[in-house]
Amino acid sequence: MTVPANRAAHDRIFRILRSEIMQGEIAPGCALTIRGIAERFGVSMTPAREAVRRLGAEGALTPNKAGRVTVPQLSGRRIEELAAIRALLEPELAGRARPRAHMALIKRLAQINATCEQANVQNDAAGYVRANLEFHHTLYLRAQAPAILALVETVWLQLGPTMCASYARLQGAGATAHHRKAIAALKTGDEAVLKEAIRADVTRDLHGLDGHRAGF
Amino acid sequence: MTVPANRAAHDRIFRILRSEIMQGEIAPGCALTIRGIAERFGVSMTPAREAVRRLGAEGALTPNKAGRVTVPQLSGRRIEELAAIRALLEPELAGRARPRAHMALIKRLAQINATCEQANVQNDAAGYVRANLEFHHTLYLRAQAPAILALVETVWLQLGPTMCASYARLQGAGATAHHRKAIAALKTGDEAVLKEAIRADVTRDLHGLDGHRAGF
DNA sequence: GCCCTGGTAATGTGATCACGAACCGGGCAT
DNA sequence: ATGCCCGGTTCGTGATCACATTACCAGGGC
Repeated sequence: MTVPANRAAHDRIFRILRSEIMQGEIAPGCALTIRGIAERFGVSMTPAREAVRRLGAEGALTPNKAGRVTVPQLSGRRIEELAAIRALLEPELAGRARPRAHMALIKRLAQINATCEQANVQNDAAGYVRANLEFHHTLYLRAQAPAILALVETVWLQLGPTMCASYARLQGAGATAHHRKAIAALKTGDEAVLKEAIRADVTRDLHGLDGHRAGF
Repeated sequence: MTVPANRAAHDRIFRILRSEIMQGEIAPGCALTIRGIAERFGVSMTPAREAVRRLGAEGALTPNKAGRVTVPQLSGRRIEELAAIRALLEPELAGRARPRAHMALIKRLAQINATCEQANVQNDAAGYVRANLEFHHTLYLRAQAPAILALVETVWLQLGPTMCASYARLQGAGATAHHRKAIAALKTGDEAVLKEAIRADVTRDLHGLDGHRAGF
């Protein structure tokens, strides 16, 4: 019973919840209960608690007043910070991926960007966020920099719910133009242009978010 | 019994272990057992397990083959990555702290740097690492950027054991010169010089580490 | 009508137990 | 002598139970 399918139950629950949070499937401010998670996955409280604990350590969940945990409602200041982190780390990842990027990867990125545009046309917020993350993730995997990528992913995890919830205000604003610019820079091998395209893409994503919740 | 001192037992254990790991008091490669931790702190397995889980989520502990956890032995490549992260994020924090740095803070930093030099003279590895971290932490606290600071601290957490273990090879190499340069830049308010001093300090710390363990 | 107070339900915390897997040792067969 | 098997020990995993704390709501007093 300890290892039913492939890995431990707490790890399975952690991965599922993490993916759901990163893709914005759980609204900000939504409170999660350990007993509720345990019941949903058909397990006891123990593995559910450990999954919640790990998510809390990554900043995906914030402790409430009474030990409860919720998907955090990010303040404008915090969003700006997270955007600054993305603007610093992601161009670095792109720069490291560039020398290793072959044609197959570039074609794959173009495909993902097409999915991205399609979701954008269909006003599919979750689909857009998912495809956008896949685009960046696919590129950064080539950087062979797991430590940096892990850090960036924790930032995505914190931004995911808010980005998805605020999708409306950034939709249609040339969402995929920066992606195309990055793909073009990959083809020509121009690292400076690539880094700038990624930086612009990242800050554009966040400009729509930053400020509109400045009060809290 | 639920709240012995001030907070939950698992949180207390987490904080103590995290501090010990960050300051290099636990050697890399050292394996920790949940039962051992529970026995050491006089609690049951449950809170010990949660503390280990949180530390694992922050990268302070890595899972072994059989689910056991150890303080990670960083590869040369990973050290280079973590150094790159520090070189990107810490100048940003210093730049944000500069406009808010008053004379009291600068004096405090000078005091901490004196402690740093003293530990360096006495070949006190743990003391040097601790004072060095306190120097950076004190400066970055003024940046009012908790999200970035939290990320940088997880990097310190991962680097702590290796930095402390490899202290010998970087001792005496003008360890505190960059600190003095940063303090001078704070006095004159020159942001570019401050950022460069921090960047040089961070990369200097890691140059001694990078490469000597490149094999693993 | 409003606020305070008491009780009940819900939830987190932690201990204990049972189970399974991995590691380590000695003993036996070849 | 060496390789293999088999037993015990150690440890992580997960379930269950007991307890403290907190939130929520209803009822009564001012």
